Amino acid sequence: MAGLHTLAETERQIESRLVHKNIDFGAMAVVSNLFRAATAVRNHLERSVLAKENLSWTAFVVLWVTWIWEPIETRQIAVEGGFSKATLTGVLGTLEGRGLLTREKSPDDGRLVIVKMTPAGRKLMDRLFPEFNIEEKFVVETLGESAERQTADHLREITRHLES
Amino acid sequence: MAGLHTLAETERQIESRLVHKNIDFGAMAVVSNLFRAATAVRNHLERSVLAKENLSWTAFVVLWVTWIWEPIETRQIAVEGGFSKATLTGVLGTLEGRGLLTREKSPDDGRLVIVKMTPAGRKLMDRLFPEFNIEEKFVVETLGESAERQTADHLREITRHLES
DNA sequence: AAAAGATTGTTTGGATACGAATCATTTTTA
DNA sequence: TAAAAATGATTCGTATCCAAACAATCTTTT
Repeated sequence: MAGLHTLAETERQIESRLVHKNIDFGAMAVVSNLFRAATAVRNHLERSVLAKENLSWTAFVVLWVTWIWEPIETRQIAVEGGFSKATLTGVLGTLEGRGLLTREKSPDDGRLVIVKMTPAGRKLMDRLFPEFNIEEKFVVETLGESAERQTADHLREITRHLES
Repeated sequence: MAGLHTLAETERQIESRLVHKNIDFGAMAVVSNLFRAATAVRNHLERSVLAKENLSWTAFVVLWVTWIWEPIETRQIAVEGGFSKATLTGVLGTLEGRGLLTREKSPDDGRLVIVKMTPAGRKLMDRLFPEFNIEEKFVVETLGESAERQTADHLREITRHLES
């Protein structure tokens, strides 16, 4: 955290750069703190849980979505996970190669691919997800209960607004 | 947004996968909504402002930090922007090649590199940052004023907690 | 039923990002 | 002051990700 300027300092600098312009610093603060927080949380979860299992962030999300919803079509994994089909193809290949899940063609529609966990994959997630959730708890532990709920609600509202 | 399961549906599924385990769904909701929102906001800003200028997200952050704080040492740009020195070296090369900023050795310490905007870079940011801020305003427009402030505060607190 | 169009997963090519190793410079140690 | 340690930027190898083009399959049109 050392070396980072405070919001107040940044605002003062911006004002000196942008004379007579009308900047919404509240909106700016939400966006910049959103990215700082996302980076910090992702780093924390990668280091505390994922690194030792040799899983990338995306690989974990794929495993998680599959674990929850299997059997599941790949196109749906991409939507739930928020990444492209191209990315998914690569990650699924890796995870299939490690014996954590399987791919099979849909009998109903030859274009679709159905993904299922293997017993090894299920075993991994039975162990890993509780660990992951413990760290999620750590992430929000200094927020109160109502702040926690508000934060989730407001973030959900931002996503809803942008995707509608 | 089509095809996404609601949080309630996801919780129901998770409970059926994880019997007798003790999952904190509130913490889970904060983390998952944090990433959904960050992705949605980044996509929106890239498409509405950055794409037409042929700027990547990271390139814009580098320009922004430099614009605010110039002259600035590269190591500080990396800290403020939240990416590695290696990434920064590449992006700085690109932006220098496009004539938007300059690099020069520090006269005081030969290891340091000082970055400054060129007039072209300054002109670009004079135009671009107000556009960017208009879209930041759009991102949070459905939040009320107090929700906006709370969200920024809570996100800042999460980052502070993880980086302390 | 044949042709045209739409949908889906994969391949390809390129951009981006990072960690580790390296090189140059400065600071500390002895 | 000479050697060792520390610091900072760059290079290199590797992993990740995406858009666009493509092939396979299904749906709609005529």
